[in-house]
Amino acid sequence: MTSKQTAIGRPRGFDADEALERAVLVFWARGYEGASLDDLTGAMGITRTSMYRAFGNKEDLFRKVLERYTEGPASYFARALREPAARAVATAFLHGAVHASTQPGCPTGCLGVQGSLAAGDTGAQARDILAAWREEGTAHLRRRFAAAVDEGDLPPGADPALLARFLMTVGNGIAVQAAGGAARDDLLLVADMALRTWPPVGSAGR
Amino acid sequence: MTSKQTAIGRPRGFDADEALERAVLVFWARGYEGASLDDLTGAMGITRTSMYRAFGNKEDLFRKVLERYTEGPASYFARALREPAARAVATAFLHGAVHASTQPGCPTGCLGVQGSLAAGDTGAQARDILAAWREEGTAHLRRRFAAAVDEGDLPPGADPALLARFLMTVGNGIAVQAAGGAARDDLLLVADMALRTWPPVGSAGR
DNA sequence: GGCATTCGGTACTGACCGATACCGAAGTTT
DNA sequence: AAACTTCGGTATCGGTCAGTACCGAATGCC
Repeated sequence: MTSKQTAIGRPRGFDADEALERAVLVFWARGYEGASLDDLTGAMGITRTSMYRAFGNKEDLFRKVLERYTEGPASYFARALREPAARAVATAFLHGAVHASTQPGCPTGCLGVQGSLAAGDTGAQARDILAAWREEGTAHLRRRFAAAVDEGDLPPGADPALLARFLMTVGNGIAVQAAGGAARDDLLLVADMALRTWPPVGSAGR
Repeated sequence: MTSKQTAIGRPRGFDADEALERAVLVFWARGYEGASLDDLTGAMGITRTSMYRAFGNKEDLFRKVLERYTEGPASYFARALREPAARAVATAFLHGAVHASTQPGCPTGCLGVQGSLAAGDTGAQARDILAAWREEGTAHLRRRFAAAVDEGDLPPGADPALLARFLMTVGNGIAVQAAGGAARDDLLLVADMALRTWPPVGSAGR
């Protein structure tokens, strides 16, 4: 319906993937509500008509932008999960968050945080999508740390849910700090300070 | 010009302080750009005309709302700074952030974070105001910890700037988590885990 | 070549945005 | 009571929002 059909009719005159990458930067910098269709289509180099035909509507575009962001600027997250040891997972996650949130040439902060945190009616759905995105990330970390407990990589009393939420909280805070202009080096020190809670003590004695 | 003049003419028919408190909740829940004047005046119980006469314009209202928020829901911050020991300051700050971000009857999260994190042209000024507000908070913490080093309350090698930024980062992360629906008890555990970096080791050996 | 289909572009829709001009009414001062 | 000031309310301002109808042009299939 939208694209990948048998090639009938005039072919699209722009690269949809490249246009999507441009849209990522606009939503990232201005947020869902703050990014107008003129902002988006202007950066994408296409007209409103082409955008609607290729991506649906603004909300659909935002979903696809989030997917692209996950596979691109936020790909450090999936890589962190594949680290062999729990502490390496934590380190790669926080260092990756600092790196991605302070990348030159990209907006500061994290699309998954500042895309839509508090919003009116028009941004409510984007807000919920991002909250679910962050919660999904937390769940990935939790499962990774639960596996680490099973493997003996973490002490038996360690709480995977707490460890996951702690790391995601620090990661979110790093994104807010970066959005406010914090320097990469300062945030790396913050990340290292958070990692001083590692290895976690067992919660059995609580 | 706006209010506190010699009482000439018809007196104002509403309580400006109460109206301001209602406006706090609207900006808090919907963000600067997401809060329309109809949303605001509807919750404040006044007309557009009365709002403009009493508060200036939307941006002026937002500044006054932020002041009110600082003295009200965020007053835990000033109280934390007055704790006698550095560790008590850190604990009161993070626990207060959790409490304020998950207060029943109030929007979740922190106005100073979700009020305007990424925005378009109309919300850019509010975004900068909030970034400065957070940075001011960090500076307060830094000065407090610098004094603690002088008093011998913190080790001589402790880095007040790093400690302040670390705590503000965790506090901001707590606000994002709360905005996403995280439970108060879970966030209290996160705060306590962050406090396990206390007392800070000196950075002299680095 | 003829037909079907999709292309990119222009112009427009109704709705909403923040802000203001104007109004009669209500209150204070003299 | 007269003069003056500010009140709350209505109606409206130009501008922008997301979304769409319609256009001629360009391309692939038969």
